[in-house]
Amino acid sequence: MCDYYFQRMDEDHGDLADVVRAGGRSTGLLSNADVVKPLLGDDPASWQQQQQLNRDFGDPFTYVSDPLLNPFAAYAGIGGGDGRDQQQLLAPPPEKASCIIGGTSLLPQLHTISPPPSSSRLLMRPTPAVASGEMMMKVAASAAAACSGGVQISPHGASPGIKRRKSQVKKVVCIPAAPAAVTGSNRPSAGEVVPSDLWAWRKYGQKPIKGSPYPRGYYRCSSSKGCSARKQVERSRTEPNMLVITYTSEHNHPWPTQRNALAGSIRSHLSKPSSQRPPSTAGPTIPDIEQWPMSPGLVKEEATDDDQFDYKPMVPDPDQPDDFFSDLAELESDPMNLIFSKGFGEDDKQKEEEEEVMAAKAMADPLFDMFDWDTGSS
DNA sequence: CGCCTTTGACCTGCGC
DNA sequence: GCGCAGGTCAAAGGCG
Ligand SMILES: [Zn+2]
Repeated sequence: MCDYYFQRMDEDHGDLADVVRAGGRSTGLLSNADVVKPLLGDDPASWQQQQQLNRDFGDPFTYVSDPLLNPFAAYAGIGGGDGRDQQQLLAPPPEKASCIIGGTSLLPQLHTISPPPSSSRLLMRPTPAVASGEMMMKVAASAAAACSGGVQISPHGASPGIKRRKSQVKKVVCIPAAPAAVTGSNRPSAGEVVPSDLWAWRKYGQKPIKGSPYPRGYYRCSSSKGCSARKQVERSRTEPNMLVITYTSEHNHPWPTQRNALAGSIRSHLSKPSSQRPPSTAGPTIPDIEQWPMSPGLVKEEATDDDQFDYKPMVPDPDQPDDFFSDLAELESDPMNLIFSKGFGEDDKQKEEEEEVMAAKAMADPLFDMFDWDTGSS
């Protein structure tokens, strides 16, 4: 099913439960315009432009090529978004399983399409490597939208009675997470298991959320000093297996080619030792590339007054070395292979996963093990 | 040594 | 204005 759920909302209120709920309540689908855009055709410029428009947060998964949307959209029937229940959105009933399958089968397509004809253009993007991921996200989103209105913009008044802070653009992503109970080592406060993202995040706070037994973690981008990108990670109350990541603000810098800057940042005290990382794929330059965050799922994008930012994340910094993109170019292929090799070749190593749940998820979500389940252990 | 997480205090938006 | 709840700060400690 759509593990990810993209939602665009107008405000942020209390818990994501609300968010989810809002999403479920099909207020207004992003109608074709935003999410389920019409096929842009093969005109690279065209779709690129589109994706630029879409560059919501400079998140890896944000950049998505629309052409993919259709294929996935075809798999409508995904995710029971029609239900106004979070539960449904997050964990669609079995019968919806078809969507899962659909998603899975689609991956190959992604693979195929991922390297757009205009690779050169791709290089212009900050996170070419992530492109595929974005696509998936988008796809998921579109799928969700198609079948459930997963992607939608909810105007004000989405959840009455809930406090909402000043509006801000937010993007909510729901991803499958190892069940807290099983994985989490059960540390109430620190049990969060967060799949790492390609960006470097530094946790700056955590708070218990009213209505949810799970705390919400606050992260800020640590790649760039001035970057205001932030994200909140929270476990769904009703679906402990689901992790809801809310992105706020976008990165004001290109995706870090290498993480040298964050020496200790991405701690590799990654929970799952083994199977996860084939030495071969993991490039020395991009140690964490394999921590690919995206896997198909529910993605919600929450927007507020203005979801448009002034700067373009993809615009290279003036001082950016000329070969910057070259690096990206290199990355382009690696991650791809990585991702797909992981995504599709997991059948074997997957077994090594100790939890059935994991296995199950992997089944449902081929990209599942692309996540780096990082135990938020302290 | 630098960066990260943890954690309680503080700040701020919002409803009453 | 008050209280609640979410969001952020910053000190303290840990890790590689
Ligand atoms: Zn950033």
